[in-house]
Amino acid sequence: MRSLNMKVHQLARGLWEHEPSLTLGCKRLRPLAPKLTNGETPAILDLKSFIKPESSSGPSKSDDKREAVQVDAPSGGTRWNPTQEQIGILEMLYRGGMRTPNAQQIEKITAQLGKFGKIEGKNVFYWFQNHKARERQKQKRNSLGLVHSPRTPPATTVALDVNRDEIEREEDSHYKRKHRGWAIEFFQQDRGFCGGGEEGDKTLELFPLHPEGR
Amino acid sequence: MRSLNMKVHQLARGLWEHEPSLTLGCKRLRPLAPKLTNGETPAILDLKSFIKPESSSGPSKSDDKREAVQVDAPSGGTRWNPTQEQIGILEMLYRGGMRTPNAQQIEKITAQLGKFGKIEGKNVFYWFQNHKARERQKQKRNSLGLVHSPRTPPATTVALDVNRDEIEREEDSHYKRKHRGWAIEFFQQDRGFCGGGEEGDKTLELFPLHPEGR
DNA sequence: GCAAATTAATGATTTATTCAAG
DNA sequence: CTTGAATAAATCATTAATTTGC
Repeated sequence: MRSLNMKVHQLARGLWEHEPSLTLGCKRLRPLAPKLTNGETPAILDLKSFIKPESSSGPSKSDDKREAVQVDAPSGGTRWNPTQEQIGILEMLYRGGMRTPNAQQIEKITAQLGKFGKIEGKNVFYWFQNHKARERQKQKRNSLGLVHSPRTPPATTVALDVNRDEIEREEDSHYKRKHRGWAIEFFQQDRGFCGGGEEGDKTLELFPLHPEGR
Repeated sequence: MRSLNMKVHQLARGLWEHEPSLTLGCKRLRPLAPKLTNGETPAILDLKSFIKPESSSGPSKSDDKREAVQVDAPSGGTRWNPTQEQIGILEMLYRGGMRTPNAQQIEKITAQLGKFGKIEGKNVFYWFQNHKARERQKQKRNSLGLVHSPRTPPATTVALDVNRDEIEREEDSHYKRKHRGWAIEFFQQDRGFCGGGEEGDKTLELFPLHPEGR
C-alpha cells in the first residue's frame, strides 16, 4: 500500500559539496561496543566525487535525457534473448540437477553458451533463478489445484500420488542452503570479466544436496 | 533456540553420469530437441566436464576427505569484517541518500574503502542491501510498537522525532524500482581449499576490470 | 581476571515478488 | 502471456560482545 512514488532524494548532494568536519566515529555503535581498530583519522574521502548521482533534480525535459552513465551501449538490444540451443543446454543442466551454479560453473556455462549467441554470466544466473522459481510455483499450483478440486473421482488415487512424487522431488525443498560461495558482480552490462582467474580445475562439487530440515 | 552448530557435510553425488531419463516413464519430455539451426555440429559441449564432479570411478587413492575446514586465511578468511572507518563511510553514504549503488558506484566505494581494510565489491553491495532492509524493518517495528503501546512517556519526544526524521525517509517506499543496470558477478571467494600449503597470498586483487581477456 | 557458553548483530545466500520487454 | 531482470523479504551462518562460572 502506498506506492507514493515521489522523487524525494537528492538531498545528498549538498552534503558532500562542503563536507564539513564530518563527525565520524561517534555514533552507530557496533554490536555492543566499539571495535576501535585504530584511531587513525582517515584522510577523508573523495567519495563525493562519485556519489553525485544522476542529479535528477533536473529540470530537464523528457526529451533530453541523455543518460550519460557511460553505459547503455545499447548494442544488441536490451535483454538477453536466448537461442534454442542455449535454452536446450540450460534445461538439460537443470534437469540434470543443477540448481544454483556457483561462480565457476556460471562462468563456464556462459562460455559454452556464448558459442551460440551473445550471453552474459548474469543471464545464466537469472535463468536458473527464474526457472527454479517458476518450476516450483507451477508445481505448487498443480499440486494445489489437484487437491483443491478433487473433481476427479479418486479411482486412480495412485496416479495422484505418483504424480506428486514423480515431479522431481529431488533436492529442491525449501531453503536448504549450503552456502556455496557466490558473489555479485557489477560492471555494467557490457563485457569485461572480472574473473579472479585462479581456476585450475578444482573438481568443483555440485549440489550440496541433503535434506535435513531444521 | 539452541544452535546445535554441527558441521554436516554432504558430498556431491554423481548423478550426472547418466541421462536423467531413466525409467521414469514418459513424463519428462524435453521441451524441444536442441534443434540445430544448421548442419553445424556443435561439438557437444563439455559441460559435463565441469558439471560432473570428477568421475569417481577409480579413486586409486582413498578419497581423503580433507575437508580443509576453512582454515581461514588469517587475514580475511571468511567474511568481511568492516572497520570503523568503513562503516562510518558507508553510513554516511547511506544517510546521504544512497540506497542501491550501481556498478560504478560500488566499484568506487570499494576502492575507497579498500584503503581501510580488505573489502570486496560484494561486501558493499550486501551492506547496502542489509542495511536498507534492516533500517526498514526496525522502523516498521518502531512504528508499530509506538502505535500499539503508547505507553512510552515521550519525555524526549523531540529527540525521537528528530532522529526519525533524520533517518532518511527518502524514497524508500515500496518497490519503486528504477531499474538501474546491475549485474551479478561471480568471481570466486572460493573457500579455503588449500589443504596445507601456505595460503596463496592472494592479497586481494581488485578487479582490474579488464575487458574480455583471459 | 580469563575462557567457555549465550546472546545480539550482521554478513552472505536463497526465495518470493514485482516490473517490464517482446 | 511468457519470461528476463531487479528488488525485497526470509533466513542461514559466523563473528563480536556479554554474560556466566570458575
